[in-house]
Amino acid sequence: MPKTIYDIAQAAGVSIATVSRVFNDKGQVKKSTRDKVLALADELGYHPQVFAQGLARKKKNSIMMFVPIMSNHFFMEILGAIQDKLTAKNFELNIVHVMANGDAFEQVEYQLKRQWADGYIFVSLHFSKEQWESIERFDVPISVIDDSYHGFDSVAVDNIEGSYLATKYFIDKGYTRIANLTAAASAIPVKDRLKGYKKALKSASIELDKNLIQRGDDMSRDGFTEKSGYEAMKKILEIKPLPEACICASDIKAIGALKAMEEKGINIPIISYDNLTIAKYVGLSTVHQPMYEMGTRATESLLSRIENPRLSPSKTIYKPELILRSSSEPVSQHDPV
Amino acid sequence: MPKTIYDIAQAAGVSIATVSRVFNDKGQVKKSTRDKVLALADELGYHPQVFAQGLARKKKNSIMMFVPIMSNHFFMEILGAIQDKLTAKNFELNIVHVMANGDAFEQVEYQLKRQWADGYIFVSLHFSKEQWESIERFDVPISVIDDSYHGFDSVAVDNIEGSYLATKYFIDKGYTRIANLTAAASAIPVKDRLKGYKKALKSASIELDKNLIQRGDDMSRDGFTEKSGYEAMKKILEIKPLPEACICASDIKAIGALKAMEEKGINIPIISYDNLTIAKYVGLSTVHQPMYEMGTRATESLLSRIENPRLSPSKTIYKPELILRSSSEPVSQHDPV
DNA sequence: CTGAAAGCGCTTACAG
DNA sequence: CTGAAAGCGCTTACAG
Repeated sequence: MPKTIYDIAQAAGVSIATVSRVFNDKGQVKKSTRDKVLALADELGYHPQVFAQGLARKKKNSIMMFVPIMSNHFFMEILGAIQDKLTAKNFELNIVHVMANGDAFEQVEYQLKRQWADGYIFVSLHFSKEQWESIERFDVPISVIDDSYHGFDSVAVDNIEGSYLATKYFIDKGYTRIANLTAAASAIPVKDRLKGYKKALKSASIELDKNLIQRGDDMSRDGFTEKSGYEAMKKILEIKPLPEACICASDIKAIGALKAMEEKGINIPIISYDNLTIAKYVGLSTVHQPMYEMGTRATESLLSRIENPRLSPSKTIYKPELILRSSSEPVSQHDPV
Repeated sequence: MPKTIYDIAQAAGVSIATVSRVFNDKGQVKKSTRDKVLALADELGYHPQVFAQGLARKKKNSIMMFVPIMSNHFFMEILGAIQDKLTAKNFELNIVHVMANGDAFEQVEYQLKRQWADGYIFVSLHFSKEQWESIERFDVPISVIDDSYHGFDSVAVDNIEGSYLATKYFIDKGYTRIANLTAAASAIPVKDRLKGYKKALKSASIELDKNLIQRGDDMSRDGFTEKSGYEAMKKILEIKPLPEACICASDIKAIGALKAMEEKGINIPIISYDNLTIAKYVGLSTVHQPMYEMGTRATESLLSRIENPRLSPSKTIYKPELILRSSSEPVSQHDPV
């Protein structure tokens, strides 16, 4: 039923080479021949098949992106940037959702083996040294976002700095008992955010109180859920005396924390992380990451590497920015002094 | 550099047919031969290429999913269901993000033409009659989620009913001036939700007041944004006398509306739509849709159709459910009677 | 259990 | 400007 290049060639009374040329805008084709082929193709509903093209050409003009979580704004912003860039360069994007219940490494490895794309973008995927090395052996263009490995181009944001900024803000306000709602300890960004917190405390000679660090029980999505924030904050609120302020590993998590505080009628100033759109509407002070730039940069270096595989890997680190809104204020809006 | 089936065949001293057989678990292969091939493949880093396989086989064992928006929970739940089902059946999923700034129809048509997959799932894609007909001509397995067309299998939720339920709830409370924060008029679900609202009013003999229906100015994402909710609610709050209650086209939109109310210090009971995770933490009363079931059902019918293309199209409509939380209460928690 | 060969639907030098 | 032919890397009857 589906038409092939042979059908069109025959109908147009030309060779398949000519049909191929008109579809690829390659080589010279007489205008009248070209028009005829195009008209026929349209009429018969023909278009070259990707799989045949992919095999015959050496290039697929497509890149594949792996993501573990795509329901958040962090990812959406990055995706938008990647698509904008790719569209401009006439590349296609294939998104593969790495399942939480499967082994991320295996899933990625499988696709690389099969040579799906000309290049790959890893978003928020965190592997062990051995795993990174094993991936490196595929010797295929890869850009890493939100993590880094010396063998690949990478873009990330300075998570230590972001968390440092938030903590420092509270320290400068004179607070010394600053809680921290953290997430899955295995994730690199989480580790770094914890480091920034500790660094800020240390620089102000404030002793670390481990009770003030809570992560909640729900560790789905690496602990970046409303539920885990709610749980963690509930624990914080049981501490006596109450902490004076709180930093949080993500906006979503902070939403849960806000709920816990509301239930108890307690209001501790809080600064979270991500600056999702919703943060503005909920009045969350938070740490902003330049996601669009990150996506653009990662795509650019991937595309360059596809052109020239011998480029040496680049590592780009962006600075985060503190966005202040009402949640970091000592009194709530509902309870003005 | 990358190895092919010929390299392995040669190294193992067998024909490429045999190598193919061991990778496909097809036909009989002596255990010793099989082990040898596998060991060699592992050593040399060989795996069949998708594009060559796709061409040689008639089947690709992959399905492609088109989505305009993937940052919301509605989509994530559906995605989860689809992946679960597909993994079980050993199919692969390719997600294509249909760009808001491009022509969705063109993008979809392009991929269908190229015959990327064995079947396609359209999520929240709303086309005109002519467009659907044109898509139908490809004669390829398609499942539609969140819309419907008689030529394809479809699953949707009864949006009229959902909105009716929400409106009815307020009517039963004795309210007659019920506002409606709606979204882009072009989207079918939006139209239906408007119908449900009108139906409820009519059944209670309440005259429709068009001023009470607002959609806001920001029409990105079909008007399902915090910003548009904020804008729409601001307009509602200027109406005198103030409406007694309000229904809203989505949770995200309601977040913006909540913000607008907070700024004015006014609190109108509100029921939104979607039941995102966040709704629970923000205390939003909302209309819940059985997303996981929808995803599962859509995938099942798609897979059945791939097996047997002659099945007649099915249309499944799910009933929504009203979830009551604090936002629909007449007084806010911050201001107890 | 295994191999030779045709075929999947394209692209791309090469020749003219 | 156009065609004949080789090749991309696999799968799959067909034969043995």
